[in-house]
Amino acid sequence: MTDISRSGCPINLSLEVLGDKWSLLIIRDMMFGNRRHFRELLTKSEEGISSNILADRLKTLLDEGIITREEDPTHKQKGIYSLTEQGIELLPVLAQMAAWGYKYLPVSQELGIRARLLSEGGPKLWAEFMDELRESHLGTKRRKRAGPSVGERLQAAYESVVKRK
Amino acid sequence: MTDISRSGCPINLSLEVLGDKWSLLIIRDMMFGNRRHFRELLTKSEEGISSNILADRLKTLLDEGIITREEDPTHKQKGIYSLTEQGIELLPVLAQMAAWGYKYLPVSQELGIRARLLSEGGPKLWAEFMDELRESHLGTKRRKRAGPSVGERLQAAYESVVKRK
DNA sequence: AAAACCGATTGCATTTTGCAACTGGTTGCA
DNA sequence: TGCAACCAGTTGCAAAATGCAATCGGTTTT
Repeated sequence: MTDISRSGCPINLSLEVLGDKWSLLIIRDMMFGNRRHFRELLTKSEEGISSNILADRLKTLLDEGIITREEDPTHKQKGIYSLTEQGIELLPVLAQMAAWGYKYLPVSQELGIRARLLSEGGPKLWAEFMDELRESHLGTKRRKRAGPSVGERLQAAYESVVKRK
Repeated sequence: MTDISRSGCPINLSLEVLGDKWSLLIIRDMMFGNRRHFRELLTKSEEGISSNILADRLKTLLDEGIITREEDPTHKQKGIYSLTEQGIELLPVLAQMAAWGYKYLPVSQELGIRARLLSEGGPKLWAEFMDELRESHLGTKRRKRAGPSVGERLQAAYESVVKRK
């Protein structure tokens, strides 16, 4: 890891950490796909990351404080990766990027539905989803809300599109 | 350029276009630094991009419809690069990324001030700035507003921090 | 006891990046 | 008119990052 940075610009510094083709996809899978183990991230992603790259990126994300790793008590070898608050707060970045991609790039129907809902929901929905992530990744208690969670709604929407095809 | 994409996910597709260490910095300089010529982008950026990388990225951004290039009527060799609507709408992505970097990374005081103002201003300020960009890059007419533009305010804030040091 | 699964690591080929020098042309100035 | 400075890139080459497939030592399942 290089310690020297090219400049103190916030965008540049962010790109030095996240500016590659995989890091944000890993975050995405942790957020929206609920992937928490190495194997899940490796095999259940659309894009097919290779194991050495995944290992390398997870290490960087750990070093940067964007994720944490703990042992799975039920399985000595499994590590559980979690988002930190810093990682959870990447949601707005991903949401904006998804909205832009949805608008301008050849997004598939089933993978676009989440972007659309997230975009339509706006910052208010993002905040609610981030609260849910705090619960599942940080163990934060939060008062129960009525009805399905944002995560569940996104998942349900995705599945209904898949089913319709 | 590879035409095949790894998946139809909007985030993935966006990253296939913008997921490197330089593309978004070029967009940033065009948006906030008002750089419109090759030389300006090459020499006036904080980070020091090299000319072959810059040429390559400009080509990609052209191909993707994020920027356009036209001849400068006053100077036969100079090309003028402009953001398209698609490029202008990357502002929210940059703004969120800047806000995240500002909060969590060792941002320098003078380069952080823009991120802070942009973050505090929120989507409303972004929309105003995007309107200004439409005027300067697309030639769109817009009704004159009172007082300094968003671009001018950001610039003034930056200069006042530099001066104070 | 064997097979399957776990999180990685290794070796190696390909691709991308980064640096420095350079190109062919244009413009500004003496 | 001639020459220096400037323009947008291009070229050659070394170094680093990426991608693939095979593998590793250990754990869990059957």
